[in-house]
Amino acid sequence: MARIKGSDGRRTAERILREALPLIAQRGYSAVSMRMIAGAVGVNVGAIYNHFANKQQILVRLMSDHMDGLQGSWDALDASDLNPAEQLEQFVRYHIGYNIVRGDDVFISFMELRSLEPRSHRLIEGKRRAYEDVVRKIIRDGEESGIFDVEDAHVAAMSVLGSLIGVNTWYRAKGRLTQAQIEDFYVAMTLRSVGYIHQGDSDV
Amino acid sequence: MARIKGSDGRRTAERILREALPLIAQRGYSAVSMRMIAGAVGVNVGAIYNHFANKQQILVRLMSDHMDGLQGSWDALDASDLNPAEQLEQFVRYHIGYNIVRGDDVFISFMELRSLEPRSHRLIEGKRRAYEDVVRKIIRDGEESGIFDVEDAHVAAMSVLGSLIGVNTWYRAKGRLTQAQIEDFYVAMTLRSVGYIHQGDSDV
DNA sequence: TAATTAAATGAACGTTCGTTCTTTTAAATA
DNA sequence: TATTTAAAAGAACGAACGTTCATTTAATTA
Repeated sequence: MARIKGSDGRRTAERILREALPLIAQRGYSAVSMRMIAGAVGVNVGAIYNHFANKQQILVRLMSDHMDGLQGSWDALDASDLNPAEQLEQFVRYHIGYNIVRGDDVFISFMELRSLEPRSHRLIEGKRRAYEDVVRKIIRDGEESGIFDVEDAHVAAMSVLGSLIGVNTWYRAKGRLTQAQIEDFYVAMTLRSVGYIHQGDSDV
Repeated sequence: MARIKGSDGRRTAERILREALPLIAQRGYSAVSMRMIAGAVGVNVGAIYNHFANKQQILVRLMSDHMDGLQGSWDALDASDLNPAEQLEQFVRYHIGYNIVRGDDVFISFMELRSLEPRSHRLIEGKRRAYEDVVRKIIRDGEESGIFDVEDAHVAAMSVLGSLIGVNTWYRAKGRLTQAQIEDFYVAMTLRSVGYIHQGDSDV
């Protein structure tokens, strides 16, 4: 047999990405073979090469699409009218929500940078740095306007991001806490960690 | 040729572990072949099997030894006489120090759990949980004695550990900051994040 | 000193890997 | 409708994989 009735190149490419995502997130890029991906899609190995030049390109697309989506939907929220504390709160909620819904993407983009060849590595690294800049900028703005008090904005940003990325290593949908609770807790901890003082509130 | 003059089983086993460590940390377990490890040690592939039953056992030893060392040298510090805030400070400094000196071990134990078969997975997972318990206990103690104020001790512990583990993704020895500075910054941020209030200090 | 054990080599095992190629059939285009 | 292009199958490629094995030599033990 050969071309299947109703087959469509664009849809098949999407299915390949969709099936490759959880496989790579769970086993790691090197441990996932093209045959595993093909099997999950329900297609022959060779067919994948009609849609991706090689295995590496699947990973690049996964990571690149994810970073674009992460940055893009943050930009779309347009937090520019909020003050830095509100911006940081919104960012924490946004990132946790993204972590929970798209945990596999987040994990891969964090973990598999090392699996990329230099060109692709620079591409994704650049997108990641741009995303980190979001947090750095919020913290710097908060410092300058005097509502945050941190020792070093860069270290603070890395610490905040680290703690957030960790969420999807322990979060389980059926766990003790709801997403809203987790968001609330992280918002509170994060704001405290950057030395935010509630105005007109001497309690904390 | 065969057995080499001066060769010693225990020393060769150690060399295998020592060389496998950075390889696996940089490329990931699945991407490192037994031939690569053998090449780094300067030995034939087959010789490895005189010291390890299979590839998986190398990873298990790396992770197990690391977790034992991490826990053991923390226990040896014996922070039990300190108050929770001092304990948490000591823990942050200890963990960052460990991260910087033994970044590869920390990274592997965090990343390659998924590469372990069920039995080994449970073994390492148990050790990791015990280590997480250190932080949970400190935070709970601080809560009970009223010097910390967190929403949820478990979430707080995960957040603290996540931020600390992140250090070795961005720390570079030749970077802008010294280890002591990084420790200081993290101590300050961490203590603030758990709602610690300096006694007799109304400033922060 | 003789016999045994330990630690290495180097070749070989069957399997799986990423990738390519030819062929077949469906869909799109002229 | 005839032709071209797209998308699949399936076989095949050489290379690399983890592992085993016979063999050789050094170190240890009897």
